[in-house]
Amino acid sequence: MAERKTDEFSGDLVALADVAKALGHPGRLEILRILAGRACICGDIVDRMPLSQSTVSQHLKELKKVGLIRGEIEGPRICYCLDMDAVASAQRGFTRLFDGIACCNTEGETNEKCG
Amino acid sequence: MAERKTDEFSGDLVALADVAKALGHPGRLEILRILAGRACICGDIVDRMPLSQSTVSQHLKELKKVGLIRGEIEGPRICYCLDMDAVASAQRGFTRLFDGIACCNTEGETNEKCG
DNA sequence: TTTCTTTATCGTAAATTGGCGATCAACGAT
DNA sequence: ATCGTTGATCGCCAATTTACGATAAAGAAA
Repeated sequence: MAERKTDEFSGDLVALADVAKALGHPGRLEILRILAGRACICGDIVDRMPLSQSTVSQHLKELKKVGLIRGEIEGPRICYCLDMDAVASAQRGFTRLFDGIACCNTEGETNEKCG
Repeated sequence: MAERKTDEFSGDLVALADVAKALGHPGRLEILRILAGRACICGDIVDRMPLSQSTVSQHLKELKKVGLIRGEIEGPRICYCLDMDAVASAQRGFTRLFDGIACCNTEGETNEKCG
């Protein structure tokens, strides 16, 4: 079974893992980078990516699923842009993760055996 | 093919995506959280996780693959600990990612259409 | 040596992922 | 009403992921 036992973990952990998973593909990172410049029509994103239109569409869907981007209908095309609130929230999530990881180790008291 | 076209993207992007992918599972985040407290014998990690020994072992392997943790043989058992250099490097990677994403949008000039 | 403990690996199964071409639906334009 | 453009969705395939039990390997202990 490729399904995660997500029930067994805290909601925070699952939420952060979901965002991390969405970031876990270079193509999706590239899309975010593109959208960081400016909001973009889907076709423009496809033109800038070494992937087919359908594949890019799937990646967009996944980024939309975790809320990092939004798409707005603009006549016959879709204008994609970052959701800065979601981006900021994700950033906080990772900051808290790394802070939590670092806190007990900067003391220089633990992990000495492995250092 | 579930294989990514990683050649088509920049090395930086691929490297960060690999770390993000490793973080993309709540179990692996939980393992990092556990190891943040102190270095741990594999068995202790297994005891604290709602997953089987073999499954935990696989997750450890994946975290090891991206360098976030190390394992040192200690008699018949293995002592796992965070690799703080790799953790710091990952943190920098995400910081740069989010800084890069935020830079062009805090100006309040772009993405207005989607706001 | 035999046994126990510990952890990695193997084998298996099911689900998901990543990729693509083809098609469909929606809209503007003719 | 028809055509062209745009982008989501469908169907397909292969590879990867997640999970587990069972087994193997390595060392401690008896």
